[in-house]
Amino acid sequence: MAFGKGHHLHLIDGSAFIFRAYHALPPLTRKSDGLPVGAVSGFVNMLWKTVEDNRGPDAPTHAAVVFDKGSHTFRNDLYDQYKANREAMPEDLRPQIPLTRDATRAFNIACLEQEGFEADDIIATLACRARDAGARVTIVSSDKDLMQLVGDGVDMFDAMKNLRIDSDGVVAKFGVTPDKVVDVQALAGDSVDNVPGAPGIGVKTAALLINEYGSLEDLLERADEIKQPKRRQTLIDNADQIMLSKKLVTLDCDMDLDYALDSLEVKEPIADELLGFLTEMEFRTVTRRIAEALNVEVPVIPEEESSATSPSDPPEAIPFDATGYTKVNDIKALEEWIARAHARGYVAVDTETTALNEMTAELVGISMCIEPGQACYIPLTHKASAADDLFGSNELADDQLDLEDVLALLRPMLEDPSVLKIGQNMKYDAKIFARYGVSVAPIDDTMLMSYAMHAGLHNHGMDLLSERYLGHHPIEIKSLLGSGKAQITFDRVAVDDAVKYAAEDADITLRLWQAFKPELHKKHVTTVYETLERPLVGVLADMEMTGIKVDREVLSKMSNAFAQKMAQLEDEIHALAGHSFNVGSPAQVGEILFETMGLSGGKKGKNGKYSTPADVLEDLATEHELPGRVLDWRQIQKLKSTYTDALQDHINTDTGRVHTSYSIAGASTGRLASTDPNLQNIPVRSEEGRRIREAFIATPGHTLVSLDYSQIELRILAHIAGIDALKEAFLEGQDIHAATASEMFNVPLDEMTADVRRQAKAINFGVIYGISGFGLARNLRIPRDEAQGFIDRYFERFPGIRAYMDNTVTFAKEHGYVQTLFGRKINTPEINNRGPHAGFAKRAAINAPIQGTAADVIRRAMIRMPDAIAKLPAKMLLQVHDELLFEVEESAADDLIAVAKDVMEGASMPAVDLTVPLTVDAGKGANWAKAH
DNA sequence: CCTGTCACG
DNA sequence: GACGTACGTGACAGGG
Repeated sequence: MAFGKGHHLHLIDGSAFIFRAYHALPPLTRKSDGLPVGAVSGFVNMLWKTVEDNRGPDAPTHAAVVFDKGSHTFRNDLYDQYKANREAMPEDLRPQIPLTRDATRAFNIACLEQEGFEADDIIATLACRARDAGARVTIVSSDKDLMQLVGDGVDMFDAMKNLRIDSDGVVAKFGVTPDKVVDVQALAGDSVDNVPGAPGIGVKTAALLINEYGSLEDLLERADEIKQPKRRQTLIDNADQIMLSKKLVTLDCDMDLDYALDSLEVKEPIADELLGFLTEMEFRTVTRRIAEALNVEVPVIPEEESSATSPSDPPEAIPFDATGYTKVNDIKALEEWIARAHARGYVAVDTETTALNEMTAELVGISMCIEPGQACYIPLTHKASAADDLFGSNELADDQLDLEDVLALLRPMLEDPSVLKIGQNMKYDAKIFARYGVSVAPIDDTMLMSYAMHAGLHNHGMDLLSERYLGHHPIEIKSLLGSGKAQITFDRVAVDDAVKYAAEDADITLRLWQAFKPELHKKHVTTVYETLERPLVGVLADMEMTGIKVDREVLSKMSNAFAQKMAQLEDEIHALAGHSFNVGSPAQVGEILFETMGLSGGKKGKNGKYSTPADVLEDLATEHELPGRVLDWRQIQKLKSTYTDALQDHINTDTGRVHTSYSIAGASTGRLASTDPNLQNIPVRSEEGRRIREAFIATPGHTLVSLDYSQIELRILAHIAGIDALKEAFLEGQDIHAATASEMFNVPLDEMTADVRRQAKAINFGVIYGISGFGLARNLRIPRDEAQGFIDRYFERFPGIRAYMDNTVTFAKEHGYVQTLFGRKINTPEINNRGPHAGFAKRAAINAPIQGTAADVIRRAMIRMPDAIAKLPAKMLLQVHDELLFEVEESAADDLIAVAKDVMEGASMPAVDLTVPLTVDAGKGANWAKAH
């Protein structure tokens, strides 16, 4: 059938893939000869993902990858400065260019390029022809230069963001329909391609003009009608340059191409050719993945001397194979495993349970591994049948050892100081064992090892680590439990399936441990792991198991009061709007405000709906009553749903307390994160919200004590950046924000106004976050230039801050990570990105050492705390980044404060002797509101 | 399942 | 010259 209606053509912008891959990935070389292949590797991954993502009903019938060829094109003849400011191609990218062509052919996808033309022109010509033939076209690219082609069945697809761009998307980007995009580009110019355009006119203004005058030609003809004198003159003076720009940005839709669209028909890759190319490149991970997807044997790539944690190069070692996994169902076999663990001195351990919540989960089985490939699973409380039906099927499955017998045998080994227990997220297993009376120690944790080495690179879940560092895709828990409503608990899993799954987990854990252990040294994070990660596991497990008492009555009364208040507000809002609607739907609120009521300032989000965040509503509140009421409603709805309602469900029925879970490896900076429930974001800033803290109480005869570091991040900044003026202010115990204001604006401290202090405070915080004029302006609600003025002044007075920021970014660019004072590394893989993401990465890099050092300090305090308060009738309950909350017998409260304060204030010592004092404020009371 | 919104440090 | 921007988190509701 000839190409035409019903067909779907994919045109992939290959050059964009290459550059994206090159800049996004660390340099990577082929092991055998050092050939740079990082960009090829990224290119292959992106191409494979595109192929995989495009199976299914909307699959392309025809496809091609299109590349640029040669640097001289017809545009250079038109304008010799075209793309003249392009940097030369990096040396290590050049040899990879032909390899990307080879890769494309290996995938059996048409590979198109033509001397003297840009990829964009080929794409344009093919897209136009396909469209005219009645077919659909998807251009896989996010390049704005291609947006002029959109419409009439031609879409774009941004593979990075997984975002389809249609006419509406183009309107969102350029403010005009696709057919007018070239007009806007001609006016706005393009600094990247060195298209001149009209000086002083950007996309916004250009779109405004084109929409008003209809077309570029009409605009230039009627330029004398423009009201703004500067703009008018610019257009009149630069008319020729603008028309030239239009020629430069207009894609050639009518190239001579010596192939027909039919020839681009999609063909399945030929396994031999594709895998041949991949093995030649020595891409182990992707070779395996693609071989598995194509259902062919994974080719063996000869192993050179290799680093175990290089993602492109996982160890091939012993293949994963369930035949080495055994079920332990007699005492003798169990004793043998225990003896082997003793003999070896270490054992990987994993528990299988009925739930993710360690406080309610019941033990179902235990797996162990001592040697890669050899692992066992001890089923304990598996049920006889897969479902809990009417016929009393809650009976245990046959052939399982008795839980108590097994624990009695395992306990000496699990508690033996000479046997290291290795786990992935050991806090979970340790808590489970603790509930069965076994205190597991000592431990190693592969999740935390990965965190110490790879924070900022990726998450540290076992499946991901296995895939990335062992090249093995583990059995998914979903395949055993199912998902959604039909999900079963692990005790309903057939024992034979459980053996394969659980033994494999222990096997993976052991292999990860073997791979990571030597890497900790090589990456110089052993101290971090040993002093800031590993010792925290037991401390947090204890805190979590202790929990905090929460008064259900208090919460429930507040919920009722909130419900009434919400109903009342809803009535008022509906009356103001003139009809009833869902106040909880931002989309509907936006419609009411910006359409029904015709207020201005409505912005639409990426889903095409109005966005109605608090700051927008606050601005609108001056014009109308409704936005303010919506804000009130939202605040109460938040308090009710997230706190007064949800917290009640988290009160443990056995303990009457709430037991959060802290993730140690969740936040890249070293901070903890609290989940189920999050007790690190209990309201405090608003009066109404703060009352929720009254529900967090001490048991009778006890009191809650809260200790928090005062301005810890600013102090750390003052130390790291060496800002004498700030240090002095801290040493003298001054109000730091007032002192900053005084220094900046030359106002004596005793004449300081609250407003000036507030501005200085915002700047102080801004600096920690990697300040920008825009951000400060928004925060302080002042004009941007004014905010920039503040910042300039701040840098003038504290030049060390600027130096710190610059040095940190430079360090990150050079090393790919930044560090805290205690040696914690936070990887910064995006620091060399260009474009809009660059700013993000820089600010994150600036913030990470400060936030991370503060996180390290409180970790050190927490690790020392149990010993320090051992003789006091006190327990540490919660951590909220710079605050520790304790429960203590009333009579000992002041003793506790004295001891804990010392530990916290001295936490950096002896490793780091800060040149600013750390000070801790203390409070106590019957509830958290009073203690804070 | 993703997005918007908002709670905390 | 314009663009898009404060850092780090987690939970909930709406909506396709």
